[in-house]
Amino acid sequence: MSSKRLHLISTAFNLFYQKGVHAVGINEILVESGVAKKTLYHHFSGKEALVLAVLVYRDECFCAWLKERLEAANPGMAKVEALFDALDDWFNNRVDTLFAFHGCLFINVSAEFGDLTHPLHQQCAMHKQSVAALIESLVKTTSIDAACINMATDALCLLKEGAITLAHVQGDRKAALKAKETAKLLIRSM
Amino acid sequence: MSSKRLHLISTAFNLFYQKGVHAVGINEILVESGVAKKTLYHHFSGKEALVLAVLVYRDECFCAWLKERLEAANPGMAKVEALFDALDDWFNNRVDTLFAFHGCLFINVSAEFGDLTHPLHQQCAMHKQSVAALIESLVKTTSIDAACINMATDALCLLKEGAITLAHVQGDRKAALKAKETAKLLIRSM
DNA sequence: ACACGAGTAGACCGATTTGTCTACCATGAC
DNA sequence: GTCATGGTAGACAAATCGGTCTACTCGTGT
Repeated sequence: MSSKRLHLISTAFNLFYQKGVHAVGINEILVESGVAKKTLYHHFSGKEALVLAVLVYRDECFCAWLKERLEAANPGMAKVEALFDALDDWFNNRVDTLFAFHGCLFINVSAEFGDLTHPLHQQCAMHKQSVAALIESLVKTTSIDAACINMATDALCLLKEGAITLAHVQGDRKAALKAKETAKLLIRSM
Repeated sequence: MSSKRLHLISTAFNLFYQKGVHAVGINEILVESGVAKKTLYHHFSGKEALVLAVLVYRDECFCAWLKERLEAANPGMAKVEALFDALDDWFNNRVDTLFAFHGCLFINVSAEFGDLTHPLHQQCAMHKQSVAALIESLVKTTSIDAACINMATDALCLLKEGAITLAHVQGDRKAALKAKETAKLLIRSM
């Protein structure tokens, strides 16, 4: 991949993540990145294609980071704790590779492109599906009964999304820790 | 309140809720509502003031609806079930007064105005606080130990926000029912 | 030697943005 | 009768939007 292309994606991500997609103009991205307009339109067919590339980029970064954090923990309840400890680090800006927390990019973009059939919204749904798959494989390392795996996965996903929303909308920096305690209580009772 | 003012707020709400704030121009609101531009700027100092009024309007509608649904249920676990049954009705467009589901307006607006200090974002945080207060009073009607009231409230809020996010981003129409089962399991173990 | 792809700088286009302004009308209070 | 208020219709302004285009430079592969 061209270095200019990557630089555009990285710059666009930072701006979109902070201010939202509609609030950031093409020209702002160009000035910030120091790239010529023609170059942008050489790599991307338009703004929407750039946003899509940003979503793919962020999905890769985020999933790689989360997967590493989950794999580093011992199987079982420790992995459940690792999930929410990772979120806690994210919310409190202790993860350099994820940049300063401004909520979940995919939730934010879904808010701006509310139609479920929109390509950008669908990309966001795909990301959430990928994360759910990571969580499901986490659940399978616990002693939870096979019949409850789907339910436990759903529950952890609900708590995860809830924590992200609480952290972003309310500014609750302890949201991940609250979710962790709830998750522990829940998993023990399954 | 002037009828024109209310009509503007109502029209603006529908457009903002469907398409997002930045994606809807003042002119579109004027055409849709059939109100003159001068009248809009007579009632509101600018677009931001209109958005703020829309948030207040939606907060009143939503909280009044939820409060009614919760009060109609018997104390205890029935109220917990009522909370998520209400959400289920909302997600599946069975509540006319809330209009077709497009996620939570306050989460969506927070996504577009990511800065926590922004007046619009703060209004969103206030709404979430109001809903949390309703949920806390719900929790107090259960047999949960007084020392756990805060924890139970947090847990239900997490599940509620998670369900809204799952329903909107993933298009999961059963999100509220999943959250209900999780909540029941959780409350029983407290 | 030369062609070509990637890149720069920036003028330019039409459309759209928020917001202001003039001119006019209807109604009710005093 | 008169005057303020709330309203309509719409021209207008200044800025910005996404996107196209020309003219030019630089480095690499053949």
